[in-house]
Amino acid sequence: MDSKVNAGAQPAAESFPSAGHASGHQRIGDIAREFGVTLRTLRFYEDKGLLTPKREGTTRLYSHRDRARLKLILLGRRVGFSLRDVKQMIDLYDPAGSNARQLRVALDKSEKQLARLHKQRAALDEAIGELSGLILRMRGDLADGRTPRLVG
Amino acid sequence: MDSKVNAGAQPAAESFPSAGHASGHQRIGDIAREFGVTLRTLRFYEDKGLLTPKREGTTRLYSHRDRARLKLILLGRRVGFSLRDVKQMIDLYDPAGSNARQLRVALDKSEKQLARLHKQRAALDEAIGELSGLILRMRGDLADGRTPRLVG
DNA sequence: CTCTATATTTACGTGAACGTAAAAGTTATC
DNA sequence: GATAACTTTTACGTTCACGTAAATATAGAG
Repeated sequence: MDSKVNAGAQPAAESFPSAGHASGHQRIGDIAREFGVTLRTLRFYEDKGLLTPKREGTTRLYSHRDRARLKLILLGRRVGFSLRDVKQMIDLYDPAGSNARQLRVALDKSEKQLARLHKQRAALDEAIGELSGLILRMRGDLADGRTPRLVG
Repeated sequence: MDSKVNAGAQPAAESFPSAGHASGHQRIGDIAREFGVTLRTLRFYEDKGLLTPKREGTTRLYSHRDRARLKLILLGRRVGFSLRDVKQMIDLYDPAGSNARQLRVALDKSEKQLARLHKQRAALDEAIGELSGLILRMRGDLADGRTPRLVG
């Protein structure tokens, strides 16, 4: 544990811990507040290769593009994609191509995910139906003074 | 791949490993097949205090009541209850009472679970709506030759 | 100088419901 | 007695997305 004194004393320009960093870069706390996630989550996403913020010494600095990525990640999570899926899609980005392939893969994955969601809804509806029936029966039993043990 | 020699009328001499045990008790393999669960699952439920089969030596023997319990457990799982919830309800059984309390607790838990299911469905519907919109946009983009990167 | 707020890394913990060997015992048929 | 078919216990592994310390560092405010 030792001399790891960060190279760096950077141009002592900005100073507030929470301030935007002039270049539009923000620190982890700012991003966390802005998107409603924890610091742990941001570091976790980075560890999984979903985000790659720059460093100023050891401090992470998030660019506009990092934010765009995070937005996409959270969108993916909302529609039920795993982080693995999200990463696979993001990783297809080619700054020198048309990214038609990325789009087709994303579309394909999305269609499959949509199918899964529909299946889930069907299962959920079945559960709701069965549970509703059970509730009606239990209410009736209680109202009638019947108390058939759930299990004997 | 049917059963083995397990056909026809009950052979006079009981002996097969999978045979009912005269007293109506069955071994773990029989129960597993009957309910479509694995041996691991049955032992797991037992470990969690949800099932308490008797023993003949070290071999588990499941009674009619164990089967009734298992049926209830699987019903609970279908409607989304955790094993912990199922156990709480089962544990309320009082062989000397009316079990009105057990029924009321089960009803209460069921109503709360139903509310959770409705919430889940709402979230699911939102996800489906959002993902459907995304898919439409992506299809349009591809059809028009546009390929806006997911993230730049 | 100390306090406060922020940041860093490392790394074990959580929850749910089992899966998956591994090593070994019993019965009963071939 | 070998093989098959079944059983037992112990116990680590899996999946997913983080939570939760713990120990440490930096910097401006009071």
